[in-house]
Amino acid sequence: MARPSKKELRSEEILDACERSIVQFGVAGATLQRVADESGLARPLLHHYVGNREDLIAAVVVRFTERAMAEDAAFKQHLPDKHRTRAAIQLLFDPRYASSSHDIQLFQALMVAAEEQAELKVVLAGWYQAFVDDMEAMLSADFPRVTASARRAVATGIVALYFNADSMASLVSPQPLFKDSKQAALQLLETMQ
Amino acid sequence: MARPSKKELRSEEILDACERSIVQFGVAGATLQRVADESGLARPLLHHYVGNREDLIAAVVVRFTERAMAEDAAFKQHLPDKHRTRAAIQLLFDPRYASSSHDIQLFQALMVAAEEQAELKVVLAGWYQAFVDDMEAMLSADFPRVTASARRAVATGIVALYFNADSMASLVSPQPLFKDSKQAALQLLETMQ
DNA sequence: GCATAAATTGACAAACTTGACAATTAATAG
DNA sequence: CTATTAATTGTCAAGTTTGTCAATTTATGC
Repeated sequence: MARPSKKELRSEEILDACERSIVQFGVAGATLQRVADESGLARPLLHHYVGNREDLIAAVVVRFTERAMAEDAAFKQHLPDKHRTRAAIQLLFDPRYASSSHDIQLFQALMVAAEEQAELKVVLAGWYQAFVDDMEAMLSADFPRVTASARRAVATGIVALYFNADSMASLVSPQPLFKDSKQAALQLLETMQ
Repeated sequence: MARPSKKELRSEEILDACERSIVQFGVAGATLQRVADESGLARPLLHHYVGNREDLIAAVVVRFTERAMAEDAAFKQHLPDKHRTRAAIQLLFDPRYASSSHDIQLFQALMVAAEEQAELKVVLAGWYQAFVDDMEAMLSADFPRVTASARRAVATGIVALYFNADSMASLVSPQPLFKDSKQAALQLLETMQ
């Protein structure tokens, strides 16, 4: 028939470049020119494949949430049946497994932009809440007799430590930061006994 | 002699407006026009009083760090001699005392911008480190016999919880968030015994 | 090879942003 | 009142960003 479509491939490349631009310059600083340069494509192609700037940002947000959910599901799959929270902490604060650092940085940048975008706030709040809920569910399974209040507190704490470690890792030396954060998370976990 | 200068007053107004713009739109989104509108002044006045855009952002950063240090000193003054960490937690996670929420949001926005500004990274890292060091000093005073490693972990945890609570407060309902964060901080503190 | 459909490029206009400066207005001292 | 100094306003040019579209190139099936 005709030339095969690269829409899927190109769209992914563009969204990748857009994410990197957002992480580096913030949402407002991620201009179409920068995204084009970052992706190695001509600027009109962004329009051709994804749409205008608003569409582009929206697409990044959609893909981010979908990816986050998928990674979250995969993460939970890898956990054992017993002592799941402890295993989760081992993974979350392993610098080698810090592949999610990009996601956290993207999240932070989107947080800033959410200040003027109510819908975005809802989306990001949902992701954060899901994170805390998952952690709380693990704690429920591991410590069924502990009060809901203590569970929520510990879940909130572990998530806060994880977010903080990943976002500060670009500011201070990551090794001690991850080590201290991990120890704090484990100490917090101890209080569930 | 002549007409009295409003340089001090106007400069403060402009920096206030610039901070609000940064919190709302990010550093890249804080255009001179927005800052001018936000401050109620004509755009050329920004130039007249503070300088060009680069000067403006730099001035915001300088004032932020100075204010943060001053508030930090004042904060420490208000603490008792004994059980300082516990008292600090009571203050940090008191929603009424959440006046610093603006500072945390500003910090987050600057963090994003720091990704492409090495000097800014140093400044922000300094502030964060000072925060953790202060917390660690309190813990040292309150629990002189605990290992340095445990102290650092707890200090890191409390600061992470504080940052997280203040930055997520605009996403999810702040009351439970602050309550859970506070409880987590206190549980973490318990592990120092 | 040829028709077809998609990718890619080049170019343009409108809107926005920044930097700069001259002209005007306003407040104070003497 | 007047000289002086600063605040304030209006305006303009240069550069950037976005949206749009026509023209061209490229890859595939037949």
